[in-house]
This record gives sequence, structure tokens and C-alpha cells, in this order.
Amino acid sequence: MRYTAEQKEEARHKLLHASGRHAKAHGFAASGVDALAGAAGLTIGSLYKHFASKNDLFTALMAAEIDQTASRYASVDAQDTAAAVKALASYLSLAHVKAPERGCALPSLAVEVARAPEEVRQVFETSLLALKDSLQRLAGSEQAAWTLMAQSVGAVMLARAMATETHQRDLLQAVRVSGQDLIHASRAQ
Amino acid sequence: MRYTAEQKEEARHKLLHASGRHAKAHGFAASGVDALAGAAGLTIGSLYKHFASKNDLFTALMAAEIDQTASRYASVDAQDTAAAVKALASYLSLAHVKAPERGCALPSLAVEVARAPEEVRQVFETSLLALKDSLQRLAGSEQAAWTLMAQSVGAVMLARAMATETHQRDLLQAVRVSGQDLIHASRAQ
DNA sequence: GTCTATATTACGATAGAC
DNA sequence: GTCTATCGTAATATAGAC
Repeated sequence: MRYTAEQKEEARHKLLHASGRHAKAHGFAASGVDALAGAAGLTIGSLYKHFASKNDLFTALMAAEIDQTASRYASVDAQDTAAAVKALASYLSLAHVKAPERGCALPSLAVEVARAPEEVRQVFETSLLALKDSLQRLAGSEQAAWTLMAQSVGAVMLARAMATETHQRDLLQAVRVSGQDLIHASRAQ
Repeated sequence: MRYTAEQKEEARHKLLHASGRHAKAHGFAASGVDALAGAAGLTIGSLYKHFASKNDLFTALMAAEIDQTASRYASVDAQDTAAAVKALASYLSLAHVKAPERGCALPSLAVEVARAPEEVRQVFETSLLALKDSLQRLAGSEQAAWTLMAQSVGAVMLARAMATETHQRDLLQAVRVSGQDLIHASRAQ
């Protein structure tokens, strides 16, 4: 055959990665299928050979994105408090706010998962629980992990919606301090 | 004239309210202009007599929605700690997660503001800062206000994206406890 | 597997009658 | 001010050549 299984896998991977970037920046529903495929240098017809529907692409894309975020925090040394604080500061940075296409998918796309069919939400939930476990290693308790996740995701999303950088900084800074308190409190015990 | 200024104002108000409900449930960009107008019992042609464009409607709708949330927390007695905790519990309830059309606009629509033109974000920011001030009365400090807002909005959004009610409860409960700690800490001083 | 071309539907916005 | 009708455009998805 002209195309090997490896080449197909590679094309699928590139499709997931590139359409993920595009969706995080412009929204998934708001992105046309042609734009999603075009981001990977492909065309509509080709995309539909890899995914049965736009929703099918969304499911795979979301899982890949959240897993990527989870593995990022899984690689942080849980013993190293300074490393945990640094990872938090990176998430709650102005750079993250300004570059959604390179950042975490949750502030950009979680709301679209909420409106997606049960199947999508089921796959998403599995990935999200894995991310929570990664955070729990750094945050100490499950409660701290959920709180850290919710406030970080909320802060980045709200900061992106604001118009002026000064206020974005204020919000990020406030949540950063609260998050640090949370991390330190769990380690003081 | 056949239509008085009051009737026009009333129609505009109903349009804002009904399209707000619809947008919170299904997303603003994902909602057709006909569906937005239809939610208020009107038609497209009529909507365009009140708003110059779909984006113009979004700006007005967002401001009205956030102001509504802000006034809700402005009416809570800042002296009454139990009342503040109760308001927080109501926001972080399963009922709120299950009924986005009747709830706060932030978990549903903030991400769309982030992708909207500068003009929209500017108006949004003004309303959001007023909401922050309302929360600051209850939370004590500005830092606690931003944190409370970010984690509550994030928690509701993430809970809505999850598939099973048990995990939704876990997340809401965790953030509720953290929020209560935040409120109590600010009042212990 | 990738492409171009197309079928079909829905979108945002406008025009004109009442 | 509200309605129906309509103009362009862009959407999702499929068909068929290579």
C-alpha cells in the first residue's frame, strides 16, 4: 500500500495537535471543519478519513489535550515545594493568558464539553480525573487539588475576558497567592 | 405613534433577558440570531431594530447578566457570615450546575467574551470589577474576592463538563469547603 | 490517504409591506 | 416596531478522481 499504518498515525496525531491549537484559540464550535483541517495542512476530505464526524474529532482532541496538561504536572517532583509553586505560577502567568493556543485546554474548551453529548463528557471526565490525581500529588489532598484546578482554570479564563492588562495582572496575582497558600498549607502538616 | 418609548424599552429588556437565557444554555456564538430572537417571542427583523449587530446584542446581554449577578451578591448582608456562606453554597450547588440558563453568565459565556472584540471586553470588564467589589464586601480582601470568584466560576464550569453526578458533587463540595475557609479566615482577623 | 467539487442546510444581515 | 421574504456566504458532510 502507498500509505503505511505509521504514516496514518502520524497524520492523525498532527491533525489532533494542530486542530487542538486552533480550537483553543478560536473555540471548537466556532471553527469550521475546513479551518481545523487546514491548521494541520490538510483538507476537509482528508480529515473525514480519520474522524467520523466533527464531534468525534472533538472527543479525541479533548482527551489528548487534557492528557498533555496532566502529564505536565505529573512530571513535577512532588517532594519539591518550590517546583510545585513554580508550576502554579507558570499556569497563572500573563504569558499563558496571552497564548491560549499553546496553553491548557480547560479555560478555552471546558465550556464546550459541557454542551457536548454524553459520550464526549464521559471521555473528558476520565482525563480530568487523571489530571486531578496529578495535582493531588502536588497539592496534598483531593480537596486542595480540585480547588487549585478550579481557581486556576477560572482565573485564566476570566483574565482572558478582561480588556486591560493591569486588571488581568491583579486577578492572576491574587489567585497565585491563594494557590501558594494552599500548597504550603498542605505541606505544613 | 403606535409604539411608545416604554414599549420599546420593554421589548429590548425582554430581548436581553430571553436571549441571555438561551445563550447561557447553548452558547452565544453557537446560537443563531433567529433562535436568540425566537427565545423572546420575536423574529430576526425585529431584533435588528433594537441591536445593530449580533455583537452589539452580546455586549448589552453580557453587561446585563453580570450586573444581575453582582446585584445578587450586593444584597447579601456583609455583617452576616452565615448569609455569605449560604450564598456561596448556592452558587456551588448541583442545581446551579444543572440549570445554566437560570444561573450566572460567567461559567457559560466568559470564554466567548475572551474571543470577542475589544469593545465587548471593555464593557465586560467594567461589570466584572463591580462584581468583584460586591464580593469583596463578603470576602474581606480584594485577593479573597478574586480567588472566590475564580474558583467558583471554574468549579461550576468544570462540573458541567463532567459526565457523572458523583464526581460533580465531589468537585463542588471541595471548592465549597475551600471557599468557606476563605470567608471565615477574612473574618477571623 | 489526499485532493477538488458539490449537495444541502444554516448563518448573519437587509428590504419592504403593514 | 413587527413581520415575511430574500440575498449572499459559510457551515457540515459526502462523492469521486488520483
